[in-house]
This record gives sequence, C-alpha cells and structure tokens, in this order.
Amino acid sequence: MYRIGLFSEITKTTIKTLRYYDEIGLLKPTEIDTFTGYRYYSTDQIFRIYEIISYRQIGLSIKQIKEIVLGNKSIEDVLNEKKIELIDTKNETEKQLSQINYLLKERKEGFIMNYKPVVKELPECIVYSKEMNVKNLDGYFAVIPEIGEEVAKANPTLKCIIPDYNFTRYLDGEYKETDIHLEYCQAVDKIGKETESIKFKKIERAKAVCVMHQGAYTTLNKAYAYLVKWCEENNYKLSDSPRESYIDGIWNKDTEEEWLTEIQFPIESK
Amino acid sequence: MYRIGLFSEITKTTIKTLRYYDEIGLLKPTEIDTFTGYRYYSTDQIFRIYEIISYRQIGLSIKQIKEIVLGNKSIEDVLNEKKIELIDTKNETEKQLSQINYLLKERKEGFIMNYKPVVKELPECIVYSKEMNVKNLDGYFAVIPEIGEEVAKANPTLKCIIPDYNFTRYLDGEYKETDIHLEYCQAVDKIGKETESIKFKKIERAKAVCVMHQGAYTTLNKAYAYLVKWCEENNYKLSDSPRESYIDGIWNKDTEEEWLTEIQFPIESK
DNA sequence: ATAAAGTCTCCCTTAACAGCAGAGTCAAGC
DNA sequence: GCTTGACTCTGCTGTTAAGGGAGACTTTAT
Repeated sequence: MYRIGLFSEITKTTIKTLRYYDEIGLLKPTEIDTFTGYRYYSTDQIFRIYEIISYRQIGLSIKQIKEIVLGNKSIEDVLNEKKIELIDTKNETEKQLSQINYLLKERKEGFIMNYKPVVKELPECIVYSKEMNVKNLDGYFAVIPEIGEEVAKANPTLKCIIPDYNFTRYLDGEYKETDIHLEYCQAVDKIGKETESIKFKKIERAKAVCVMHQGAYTTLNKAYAYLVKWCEENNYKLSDSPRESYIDGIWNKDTEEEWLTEIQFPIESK
Repeated sequence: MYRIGLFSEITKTTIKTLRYYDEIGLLKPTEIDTFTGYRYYSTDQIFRIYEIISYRQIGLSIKQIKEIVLGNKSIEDVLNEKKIELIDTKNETEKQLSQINYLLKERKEGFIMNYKPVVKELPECIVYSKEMNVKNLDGYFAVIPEIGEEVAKANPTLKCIIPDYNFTRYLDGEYKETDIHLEYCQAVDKIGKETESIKFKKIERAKAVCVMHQGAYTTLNKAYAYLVKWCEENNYKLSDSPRESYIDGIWNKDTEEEWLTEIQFPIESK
C-alpha cells in the first residue's frame, strides 16, 4: 500500500488530481484511515489510474470516462462521440488559423485595414422590397422615403421591426458604378399588401461575414473589396447577394463622417 | 442611445456578455443612469463591440483582446502568440484523433486489447547497470539479486531511489527469444564505484509510451507487439531501447497472475 | 392604473484541477 | 522520549467566459 505522495510519483499524477478523482468518485483509494484520513493506494490502482490517464490523453472528459468506467455507455459510443467533437475542434482551429494568417499577411504587406470582420447569423425576416435599375447611387437614397410612404399608404398598420433593419441588395454579382441593378429592403412585422412595384417576401436566415463602415458612402467600395478578399483567403463562398445595411445616415447624423453602414456578405464554407 | 436589450439585438451579442464586458472594463456603456443603473450604448459602441467579437472569433482570450484594445501589446505580437497556441492545439487535436481512430479500428477488427497506453515523461535518473547476453530469460531473473549484492559490497552507502525503479533494456532492436542482448538497470541516489561488469550511468529524461502488464512474463510479448503497432499507427518513432520495469513480481507476490510490469517505449514524434 | 416587458444587482454553476492556510501525522535522528 | 522536517489532511479561493435564476425596480403600452 502506497501513501498518496509515492503513488503520485509512481503514476506521474499529481496529488491534487488523485484527491480530485477520489472526491468525484472516479478512483477511490483502496483504503482510507478512519482516524487520520490518509489515503492508501494498492498496486491494482496503478492499473485503474492508467486507464483514466489514457482516456484523458485522448481528450475524453471526466464525465465520459465515468460513463465508460461505470459501464453506462459502450467505449465505441463514447469514442465516436469524441471523434465528432475533435473534428469540430479541428475545423474551428483551422478557420481561426486561416484568419490569423490572413491578418498577419495583411500587416506584413502594409495593407492594414481597420475592418473587423465578424461572422454572425442573420435571422429570418419579412421585408417589403423594390427592385430597381439606377444610373448611379446619387438619386437612389432620395427615393427610399418615397417607397416608405407608398407602403404606408397601402398598409396603415404595418410596422418596421425593432431594431430597425433596412438594406440594399446589389444584384449584379459584380462591382459596378453605373447602371446598377439593386433592391431596397425594409424589414417589417408582417406580410402586407403589395403595390405594383413593391413586393413582400420572406428572407431566410443566413450566416454572413460583416464589417461596419464608418463615413461617406463614396468609400464603401473599400469595405466591399476587403470582404471579397477576406472570403477568398479564408475559403468562404458568397452564397447570396451582399447587403448594405444602414444604421446611421443623413436622417440622424449631420456629418458624413458619422454615418454608419454595415456590409453583410452571406456565406457558406467552400 | 440604445438600452442594453436593443443593443444586444443589433450586435447579436447576449445581454449577459455585454454586462460582463462592462464589469471587466472591456466595453463600458457610453452612459449609465446614476439612479436606475440602466446602461445606454451609442452607435459608436457597435464599432467597439464588433472589434471585440472579431477578435473573439479568431480565438483570442479576453486578456489578449484587452492588451490590444488598451494598446499594451501590438496586434502582431498577440496574433503571433495566438498562432503558436493554435498550432499546438491543432497538433494535439490531431494526435488525439489519430489515437481514437486507432482504438476504433482495433475494435472494429475485433482486436480488442485491454492495454491502456499512456504517454508520460520518464525523469532523468542515475542507475547502476550490467549488460549481458543470455540464452533465454529463465535464468536471468535469478541473477538480479546477485548484481544487487555485488554493488552493495562495493558501495555500502548507496541507496535505491524511492519509489523504486528497476528495469531491463532490450538492446537487440528486434524481438528475440534466445541469445538476448540486454541490460539490467537499477535507479540509485548517486554514482558509485564500478566493478568489472557493473557500470554507473545517467539516463536522460525521455518521453515514453507505457503500458502496464499484469500476469506472467510469458505473455509480455503481447504488450510489446501492442506498443510496436501503436507507435506505427500513431506516427511515433522509438527513440531508444524499450524498458521493462518491474513493479510487482515473485519477490512480493505469490501468484504469477498478480505480477505487474510496465513496458516503456521511449518515443519521439516522427 | 395596471400589466407586461425590460433591466438591475447578487449569487450560484460550469471543468479540472492548482495554490495556499492551518492543522494534524509519520519517520528518522538524537 | 523529543524534536525536526517531511508528508498529508480539509477547506477555501481562483481560473475562463460567460449562463441561469431570484427578487427588486423601471419603463412602456394599454
């Protein structure tokens, strides 16, 4: 019979760990002195602790090990479960590595952008929308309030969702400065009555990589360029038309520098 | 100014997280009502929280993000640091996956071994040793006590280390049943006086994959076979002669079934 | 005015131990 | 037999990055 210190040296396991395994019932010492509380381990226990360490080394959690040791689950089941976890972890790690390498590369090349791309889930929403072909964007923004008025006239009880979500989708599939095919969308609480040019539709949830752009719209193309490159380098594919969502603009901020726009690129992993 | 709930929906961040970032000083709301304690966020904060989320997505810890945001460390430094961490994680994950796949394969093929391989660090130690060529192992174990006596005679103050560590190294580099070239080693507390056949030496620390073997020595070859295969399948290379360390044996256990031996294969990653 | 929804602080929980304090125990040397 | 030093015990706190819930208070809508 070994006391805990010796047993810990033999098995190369810390005393803390042994006491912890005792506490959670994973490995009880063969004997505990009733008066002193000293733990005594026998050589059989070396076997048991080795089994546990072996499982810990392949990444199993204590919970999973308990399930195996207590016979509640078959080893295969637990291993397969863990395998899936590990594959997820690996994919996650590789994505992070790719993004970090991209950031480092950017900075090495002196191409330092202050865009902070964020991958997030865009929830499903109902929008009213109007598709248009415009010569250029100058006149476009003046049209938007008119669309709102037209919809309100046909649908007096319709409400925008809170927080507000309105955006432009660029439908050309490539960057254009003139003759732009686009669609204005405004998220609302329900499907309403359509007019000749204004249609209602449900937009499905989507994963998207997004950046915030601060400043005048003339520099938005930088944000687009950034996202296009980011997707390329990190192995994502655009799965839908990009959205340009307006947060702060001429309607609530005086100077162009304060305008805030979010560019959203719906994506799927390649 | 947005209240926390709205801000949380805009930024797709939970209220809990926002409060937590406030608490730890990573993102304080622009304004907090002194009477009600209500937090109010401005649109600028969207930028700030996006930066944080972006860094969280590439796996940076809150601590690392703080260092970047507070300007204590350059982004490059933190990214490079994280890159190393990620590469470690990736290697670790891949090793675990390899081991799990091996275990699953084993079981699929019905080749179920109860060996639980454990990779551990064998500490540096001083040993006295005797190299021998023996016909077979039958007579070998009887010789060991004699070696001990011979050393004790030449070195009266020499002591074995606690816990005891004595082992046989097989020097042939292949499995043999007869004419075996081997070396007996016993770890002691210091270098002593050598005799004609008994030498002292320091054995360097080494990483080794180990299994415990219970039972008679005649079945030890199964443990060897298991470790050889394990190394092959998990991409490890034997970096030194295997060791066979004796824990329980004829000297303290009556029946062969109780004997306990640890096989240690020093390894390096291929 | 009342009800519903939103927000506040405070405390507990997670995983797998590590570190420390203060008290008790064991073995060796004198 | 006594002292000293090494060992061990329990119990507490800390770690990460929040999540969950209780009970009190505030705001908004009807």
